[in-house]
Amino acid sequence: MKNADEPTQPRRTRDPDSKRAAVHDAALHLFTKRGYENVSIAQVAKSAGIAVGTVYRFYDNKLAMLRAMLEEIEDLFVRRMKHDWDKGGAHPDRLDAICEGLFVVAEDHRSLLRLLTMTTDVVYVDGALPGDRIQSQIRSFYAEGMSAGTFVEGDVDMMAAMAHGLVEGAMMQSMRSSTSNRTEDVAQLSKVMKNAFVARQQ
Amino acid sequence: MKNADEPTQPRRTRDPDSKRAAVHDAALHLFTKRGYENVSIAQVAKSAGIAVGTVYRFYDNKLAMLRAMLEEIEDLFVRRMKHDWDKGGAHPDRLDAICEGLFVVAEDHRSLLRLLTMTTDVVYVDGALPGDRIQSQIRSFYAEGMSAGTFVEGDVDMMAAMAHGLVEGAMMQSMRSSTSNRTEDVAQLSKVMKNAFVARQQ
Amino acid sequence: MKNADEPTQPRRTRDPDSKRAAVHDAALHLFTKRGYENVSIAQVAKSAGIAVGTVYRFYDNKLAMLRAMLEEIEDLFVRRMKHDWDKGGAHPDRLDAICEGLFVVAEDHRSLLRLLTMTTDVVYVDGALPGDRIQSQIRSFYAEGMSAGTFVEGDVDMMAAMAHGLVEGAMMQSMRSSTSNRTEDVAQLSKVMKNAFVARQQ
Amino acid sequence: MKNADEPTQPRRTRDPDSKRAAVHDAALHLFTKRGYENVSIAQVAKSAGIAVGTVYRFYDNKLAMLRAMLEEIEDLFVRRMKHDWDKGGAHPDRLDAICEGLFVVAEDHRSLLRLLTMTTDVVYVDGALPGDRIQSQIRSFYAEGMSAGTFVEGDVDMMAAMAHGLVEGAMMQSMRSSTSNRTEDVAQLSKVMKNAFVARQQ
DNA sequence: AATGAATGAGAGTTCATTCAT
DNA sequence: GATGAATGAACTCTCATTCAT
Repeated sequence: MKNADEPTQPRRTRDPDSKRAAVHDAALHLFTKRGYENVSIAQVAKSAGIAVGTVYRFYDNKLAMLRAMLEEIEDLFVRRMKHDWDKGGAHPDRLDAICEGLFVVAEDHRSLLRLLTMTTDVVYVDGALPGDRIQSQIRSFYAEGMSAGTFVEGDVDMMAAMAHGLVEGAMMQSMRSSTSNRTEDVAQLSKVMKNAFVARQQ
Repeated sequence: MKNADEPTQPRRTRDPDSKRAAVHDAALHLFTKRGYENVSIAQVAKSAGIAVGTVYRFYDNKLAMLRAMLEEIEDLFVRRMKHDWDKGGAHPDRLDAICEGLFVVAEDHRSLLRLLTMTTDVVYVDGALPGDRIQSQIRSFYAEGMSAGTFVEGDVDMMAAMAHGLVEGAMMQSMRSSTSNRTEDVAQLSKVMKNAFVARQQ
Repeated sequence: MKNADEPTQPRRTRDPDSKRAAVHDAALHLFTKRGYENVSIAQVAKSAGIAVGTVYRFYDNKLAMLRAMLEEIEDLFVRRMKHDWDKGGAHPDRLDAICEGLFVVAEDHRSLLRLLTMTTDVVYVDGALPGDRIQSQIRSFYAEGMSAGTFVEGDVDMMAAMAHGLVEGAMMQSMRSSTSNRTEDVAQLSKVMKNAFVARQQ
Repeated sequence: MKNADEPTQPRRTRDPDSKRAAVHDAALHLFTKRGYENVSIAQVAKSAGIAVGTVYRFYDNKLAMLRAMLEEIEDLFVRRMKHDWDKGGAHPDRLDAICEGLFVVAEDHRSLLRLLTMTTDVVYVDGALPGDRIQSQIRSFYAEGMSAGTFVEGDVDMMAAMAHGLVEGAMMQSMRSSTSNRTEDVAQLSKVMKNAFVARQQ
């Protein structure tokens, strides 16, 4: 039985950064598991082991928490893609590198990725969608490849959108499948990507 | 004397089906425009021209309304795909037909499609995602094509997931672009789809 | 001991107008007793014997409740003053009538009057103060009397402000004093008012 | 080598009185500008350049800050009135002096005065009103004047209340009017006051 | 069958106050 | 003495759902 007269709680005992991280992790976990709208700040706070008010030291409001996470994962993807692309080499090989890189990020940040694919409704505003920055980055890669003659000709926006969808589909499948193996999944995605978007030599 | 042909005023007892449709349309319109969570039953009822309580004659609760709509659009897509596939012909040609068919449905039911891609968060439960039935249908087509040697070899689930993502990406892009033209978009999607998934003859 | 399984509460059993009145009275009582800021909607609802949500059927928000009450008492005063003034007669006699009339209203609406003198802080916006409409009405009477030569010359705004303050002081004193007698208080106010504002004949 | 004359930077330990004053001034400014309820201790602390906790060295709680200010302005008024009254002279002349004195204080402490007339709601408890000490002082002057036969006969409490209201009305009007001129306002107030409360010689 | 007033749990957010540092 | 991170009760307001009419 719990003694209600316990001296409430220790104050200022933990590393502040660990609290920020605790809020982040708790929120991410809950959002991913139950959906953003079905999670209350009180639940996040409790799960993070802090008081409700403390959550607001780290995020201005609930939506800001979500946006911060979406930006985080978008950043991770965009940076990784850039990094892999900028290593140079033939464009088709860069595609391989990017597919591999994206899967690595996805595997390391499963929850964030799921959040990215789940919260369209909540965040939607002025036609902007989560994932747009990723798609935009893909577009610029594609444009470069197309003007170099290595990628299939077509409307860049549409090509980028399809490539984005293709990758997202593969990732979600990989994450959902219990038997999947990253190396194989990456290989398969790479193969399909190249079939779809790399121009045939004649 | 009672005139059986009362004028335009809504009757004491209207055709129940027309009410159901009114609720459906009002909800779809509002959900799409403002997001599921930002629409109240009161607003739906008002927009449908009926009382709040009456909404509950047609749907057990708010979430059921959303699920019904998602099922509806999934049905539309699945049925159309089946219909197009079952017309027979070479598998690659069937791909063409399906791409065309899906875009037709998408164009006729923009709001429903939008709902399908936006409400993952709300509906998500136990790993099931809106769109799964569509993906499942794609899987069965793909399996057939693969065993016939017309589709690229690979893990069926992954292939179906990628195809699904590819199509969804194309559709979203098409819907978002103000300058897009369906015929062109379909052509481009078809081409990419065949490059990606149709086995090369040698 | 209370049975928690009681069928919550009867619904729709009371006259709706009685609910509106109950909210009004409960809020007025509590605001007057404890101060607007120190009263919660929950307390108002409880005191009115209804649910919190029901309060919002009658008032858009908490501040609207207060404003409605202030308008109510301002209206009562303004109307009464006009009525008394418009009965005609010599201006000094009208002053008598108005003093009498105002006291009648004040006595019948003690709580509202107190609210009027208490909530300056809350309502203050753009320099507008509760009581301004009353003062404005006084101003127009004064202007009339001054141009007729019956009231003391001076800056009308200042004269009206002083008259207003004088009356308000008298009313508050009358309300606070347990031994006060309306007839006497009115007589005294009238006398002072006439000394202060009625021009001496020579 | 330690330089005892550190520059303008706030010292680890500042003069406590300057801190107290900083809190006082910050709070007064903010209360007057935004209303007591709309100002947080954190804002006061920040504006005063000290920590939240330090505020509590000077005031037990938020309400105590307000009460201290109300007492301050009451003191100012009461002391000034006493001072002017005690200069002696004919009672009517003392009235002139007091009117002048009160306006001087009001002009020098506009914010405090505003606070005095605006925060009734917050402070109100047990029938005690801010301003009561001022009114009480007026009462004692009036009693003296009345027993000397120089002031109009009547119930002292009522007379004092009316005088108080009259002055407050004049002050508020003077403060609100952009075109007002103190000398004129004082003159007008004095005239009306004497008409109202100074007994006519015969 | 239809209504919509009523409910009240629960949401996000604020902030006076405390106290370990 | 001073700090400001942390607390959590309390606030206003919303809205899915119910049910007497």
